[in-house]
Amino acid sequence: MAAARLDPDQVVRTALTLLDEVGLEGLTLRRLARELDVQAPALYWHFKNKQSLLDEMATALQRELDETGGHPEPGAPWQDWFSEMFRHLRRGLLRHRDGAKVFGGTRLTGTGHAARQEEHLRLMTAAGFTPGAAARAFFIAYTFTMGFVIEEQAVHPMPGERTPGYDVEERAARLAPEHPLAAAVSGDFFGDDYDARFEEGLRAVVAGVEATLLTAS
Amino acid sequence: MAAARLDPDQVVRTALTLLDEVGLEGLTLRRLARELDVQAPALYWHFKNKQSLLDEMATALQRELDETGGHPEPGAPWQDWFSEMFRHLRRGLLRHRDGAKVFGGTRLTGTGHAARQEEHLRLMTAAGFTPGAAARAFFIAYTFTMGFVIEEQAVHPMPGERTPGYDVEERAARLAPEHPLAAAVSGDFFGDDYDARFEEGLRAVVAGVEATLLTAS
DNA sequence: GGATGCGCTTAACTTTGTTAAGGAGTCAAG
DNA sequence: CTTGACTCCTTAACAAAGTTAAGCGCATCC
Repeated sequence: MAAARLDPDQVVRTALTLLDEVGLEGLTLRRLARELDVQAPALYWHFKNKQSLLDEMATALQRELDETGGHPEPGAPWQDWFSEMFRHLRRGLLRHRDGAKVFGGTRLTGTGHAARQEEHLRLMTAAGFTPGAAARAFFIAYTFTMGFVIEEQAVHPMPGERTPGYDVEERAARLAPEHPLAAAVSGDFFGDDYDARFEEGLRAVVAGVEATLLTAS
Repeated sequence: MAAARLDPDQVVRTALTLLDEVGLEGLTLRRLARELDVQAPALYWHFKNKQSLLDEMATALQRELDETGGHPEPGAPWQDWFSEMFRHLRRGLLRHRDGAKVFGGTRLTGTGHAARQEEHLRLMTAAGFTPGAAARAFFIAYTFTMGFVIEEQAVHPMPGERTPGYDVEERAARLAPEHPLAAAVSGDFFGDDYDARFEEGLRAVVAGVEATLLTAS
């Protein structure tokens, strides 16, 4: 069996591609090794263990996000690029199956993130936030986005696919007699239009941050 | 070997207790069986597989939440009990190690939830929300809470314990020279006071929901 | 009192992450 | 040109996980 020299970067890229095919629970070291034309233990030469490979995958995803994220226009209102940051985050997570779980379960290694963060903090303070309030605002929008996408990917592993087992209309019909309101809003809870719901949620979070964190000391 | 007759409810309760000791990845069927004085395959008589056991655990957690959650006072402003709902959710998730992951990874089975939901929807519409807007408001606060607690439990597996590997001050010191703002807010991102941060986030979400969903059609 | 079937046991299989030991190639020193 | 060391992979193997197969004991009912 040919042994193509392994490049750690190539391994991580292949792992992310494989992730899209088989999902996080299908992403086994032997399967990944096969994809790379290599035996499984070879991976241990480059990675301490599977977790560190996952960490590298998350870091790669993060770098990808940093590189593709546009810079805020100097004159634009903070709400615009603040929102855009998290739209961008969501898009990035959605690019890979189980992206939110992979990204959320790992602690990032690099400090490449810091430069961009510094820029955002500066702009937020220019907009009237204290640095601490700005950071907490990011954290709030971050946790909202992560929670949202985790939920989203539980229902839609990949854009277009839909996890079986939850029929919105069937549920609504079952609830209707006794709980008419709950039945009526089934679609709002479990419906398919995640884009619109994310936009709406993001708008609420931004408005809330503005109302509670901008004026506070 | 004594074979104490298994009661599915007792199994689920034991599983939740064991979860607190060993965490989600330490929760193995053999370990659980040992706790119950039984061999592992015996569990398959009562549960289709491990996933269905986890589903039952999540359902039990949900039932526990429903039962302990107080009813809103009729006269109180909606913001009060809306907030309290998600405080209650967070407390419930925090009661068990990896509670958010267990709860988030499963689709709930019962419909016991519906009665309470119906009541909340009714009160929200009385406060001026459309049923759909109310449902989406719940969803927004729900995803925020789940994202928040997942992040929280990644750092604090159980109240009091702290996952090693992230030293806030060390990180701040490393960032300080080149990125003073990012260094200054390290504590706001990775600090320990999750209670206060959750309260702040929740306040923002509630304010945002009020601003964007209450007046909208 | 023998058959029925529930609820468990023991045994075993498959797949996982991971470690141990060794072998092919490269490259520099003597 | 040989020798050794170092790198990067191989094969072999182990332990622990979920899960399935087969069978034993014991209550219950005709």
